[in-house]
Amino acid sequence: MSSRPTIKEVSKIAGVSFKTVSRVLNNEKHVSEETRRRVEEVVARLNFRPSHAARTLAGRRSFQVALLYDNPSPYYVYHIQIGAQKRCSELGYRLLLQPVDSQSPDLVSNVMALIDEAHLDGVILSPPVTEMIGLLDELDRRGLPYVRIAPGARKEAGMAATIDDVAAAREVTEHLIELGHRSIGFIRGLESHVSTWERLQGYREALEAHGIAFDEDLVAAGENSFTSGGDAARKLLERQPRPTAIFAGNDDMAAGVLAVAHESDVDVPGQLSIVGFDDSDLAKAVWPPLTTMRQPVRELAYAAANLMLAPDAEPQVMLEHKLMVRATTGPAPR
Amino acid sequence: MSSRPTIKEVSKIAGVSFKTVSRVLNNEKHVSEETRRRVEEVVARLNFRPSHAARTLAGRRSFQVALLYDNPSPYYVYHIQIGAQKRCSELGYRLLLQPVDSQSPDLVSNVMALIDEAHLDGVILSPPVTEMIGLLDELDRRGLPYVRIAPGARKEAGMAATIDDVAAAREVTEHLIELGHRSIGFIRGLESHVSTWERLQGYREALEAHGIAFDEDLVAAGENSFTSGGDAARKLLERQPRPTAIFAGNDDMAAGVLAVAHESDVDVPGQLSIVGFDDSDLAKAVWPPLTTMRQPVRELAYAAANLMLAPDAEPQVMLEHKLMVRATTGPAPR
DNA sequence: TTGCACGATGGCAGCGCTGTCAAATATGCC
DNA sequence: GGCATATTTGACAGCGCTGCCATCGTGCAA
Repeated sequence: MSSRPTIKEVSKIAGVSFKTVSRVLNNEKHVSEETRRRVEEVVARLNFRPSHAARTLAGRRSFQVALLYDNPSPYYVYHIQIGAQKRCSELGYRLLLQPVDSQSPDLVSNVMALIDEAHLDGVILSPPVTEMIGLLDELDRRGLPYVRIAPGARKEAGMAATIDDVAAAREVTEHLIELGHRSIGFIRGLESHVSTWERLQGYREALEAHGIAFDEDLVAAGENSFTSGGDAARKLLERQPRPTAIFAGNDDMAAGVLAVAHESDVDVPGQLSIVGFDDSDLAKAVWPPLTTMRQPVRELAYAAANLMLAPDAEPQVMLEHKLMVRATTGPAPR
Repeated sequence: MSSRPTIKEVSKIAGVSFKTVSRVLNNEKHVSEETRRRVEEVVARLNFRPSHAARTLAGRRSFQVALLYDNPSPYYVYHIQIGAQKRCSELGYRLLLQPVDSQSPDLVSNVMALIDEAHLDGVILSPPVTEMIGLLDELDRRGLPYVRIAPGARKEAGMAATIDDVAAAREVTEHLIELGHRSIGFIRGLESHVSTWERLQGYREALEAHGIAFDEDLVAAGENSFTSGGDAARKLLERQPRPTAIFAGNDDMAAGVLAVAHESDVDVPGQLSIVGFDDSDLAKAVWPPLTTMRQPVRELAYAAANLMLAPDAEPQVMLEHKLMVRATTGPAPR
C-alpha cells in the first residue's frame, strides 16, 4: 500500500524485463505460465497499479469511455450511471460520467474537446443527447464508436439499446381499457423527446384497436415535471364528463396528477385511475402506490456499454418492459 | 474540428517553440502579450486540445480529483455530483465520479488503486464514506489531500463542508412544539450515519429546552428507506394516546409515514403532523407536500470542491439549513 | 545433421506534454 | 556607458508505459 511503485521495480524484483511485466499486465500471450505467476505475485505484493496516463499516451487505446447525459431526473441519471459503470468496470474500462448541455450551441465542440483531451475510445449517449444529429454526424465523421440508449431519431443506424415505447404505451392503455375505461386522458412529455411521441402513438393505437375514437382534447401537454403533470391534470379534469383514467408519460407527471386528485377530493382509483411510465423511485413513494410501466433503465445502460465494448455483440438490442400494476388503477366507475 | 492536432503543429504555425505554446496553455507568466495572442489564435483555429494523459504523465499534477460516494439516494448523489462538478470545471479540474462500496474490506485498497492509476490530486468524500476511519488514515499517511462533505467522525480534522445537523433538528422539533405538539415521535435513520445521532440529539435538546420529557418509546428505528419509515410509523401510531406529530430523519422515511397515514385514514396534518429532512425531490411530489428541513446538498459539494482546490480557503465551512414549511404540519389536534 | 517455425523474452523508440536550466534580449540604475 | 537584474524564449530530458523488431532457444520434419 505504499506510494506508487513503478513497473521497473516490479521487473527488477521479478527478475524479468519490464516489457515482460507489461505483457503480464495486459494479459498478452507468449508469456510462460511460470513467469506470469511470478510477476503477478510481485505485482500483488507491491500493490502495483499501472499508470493510466502512461498507458493512454503510449498505447492506441485509453480504456476510457464517457457517458453523456442531460436529463433532469436524478432517478434516471443515477440508474443509467450504475448500469453503464458496471459493465465498463467488468471489462476493465474507466467510465467518465459527463453531464452536458444538449441545448448549447457548443455541444459538439465541447464533446470533441472531451474526446481529444481524454483520448476516449468511445461514448455512450443517453436521451436526449441521443437525438442531437449534429453530434452524431461529427462522431461518424471522426469514426469514434458510440452507442445510444433509447434513441428516437435514426433508430436503425449504429449501435443502440432500447425498449419498444410504442408497444409499452399500448399495453398501458390496454390495461386501462380492460378495466372498462373508455375516456382516457393522456399527458405527453417534452416535445424534444422522441419517446414522447412514441408513447402517444402507442396510446392511440390501443384506442383504435379497441374501437375507441381518438379524441385530441384528451391529450394534454406536459413537460415531464411534477407541476406540469398537475397542470395538465387540472385541464383534463375540467372536461364534462371527465375522463375516468389518465395515462401520464412519466412518473413525475403521474405524481402531479395524483396530487391534484387528492387536492380535488377525487378518489384514486375509485373515481380516477392513474398510470405512469418509468417505475422510478417515486412510484412506490406516493400514495397510493402508482401503477406504471417499468423501464429497465440500468439494464439498458449495461447493454449499451456492452454493445460498445464487446466486439462481437449484435448492434441493436431491445429489452423487455413490464407493467407494474399497483394501486392507482381500478375498474372504471359505474 | 479535425482530429487531434498536436502541440508541435501549433508551435510551427505560430512560429514559436512548443515550450512557449505550453506556457500559453498553462497561463504561465513570462510570455509577451503579442506572442500569447498569436498562439491563442492558432490554438482556437486548429481546435487544439492538449492531451490530458500527457500532462498528467509529465507534470506534477493531474488536474483530476475524484468524488467518492456510496449513497442509496439518487437525489442525493445527483445533486452532490452537480455541485462538485461545477466547482471543479470552473477551476479546470476533471472530476471522476466514483461509486464505491464503503462496506467492502477492499475499500481502502480500491481507493488507493484509483488514486495511483489516475494520479489523483485529491479526493472528495461524501457520507457515509466520510466515516471510514481506515480510509482517512491511509489518505493522511500518503499525504493525499481530501475534503469531506458532512463528516460525522473526527469533525474538526482537516477540510470539511457541513451543516449543523443538531441545530437543524432542534429547529424542526421547535416548529412542532410551537404548533402545540407535545407528543412527538422521532424516526431515526441508519445507525452507521453519524447524522442520525446528531438529529436525534437536536430533537432531544429541543424537547428538553421546552420542558417536555424525552420518551424513549417515541423513538423508532428506521433505515432511511420509504418502507422502513412506514414500518416505524405503524409502530409509533399503535401507541395510546398516539403521537400528534412525527419527525422522520429523512424525506424517504417521511414519505413512508405519510403513506401509512393515508392507509390508516389518519388526516395529515389534521390528526398527524409530519416533518422530513433533506428537502429532496420527493418532498414536493407527495401529497400533501412535505414540510422538511432543507439541506443545501449541491452547495455543500460545491463548497467541498472549492476547499480542496482553492488554496487559501478556510478549512471548514458550515452552510445554512432552512425549514421548508409546506402542508404536512399544522396545529396539534384538540 | 540442418533448417525452420514458433514460443518466450528483451531492447529501444517514442507517445505529448512539463520541469529545469540556459541563453538571448530588454530594462533599470548609478 | 556599464553592469546587475528581469523578462522572454528555447533546448532537452524524461514522465511510465506500449508497439515494434530483434534475439534466443526449443521441438520437429526432412
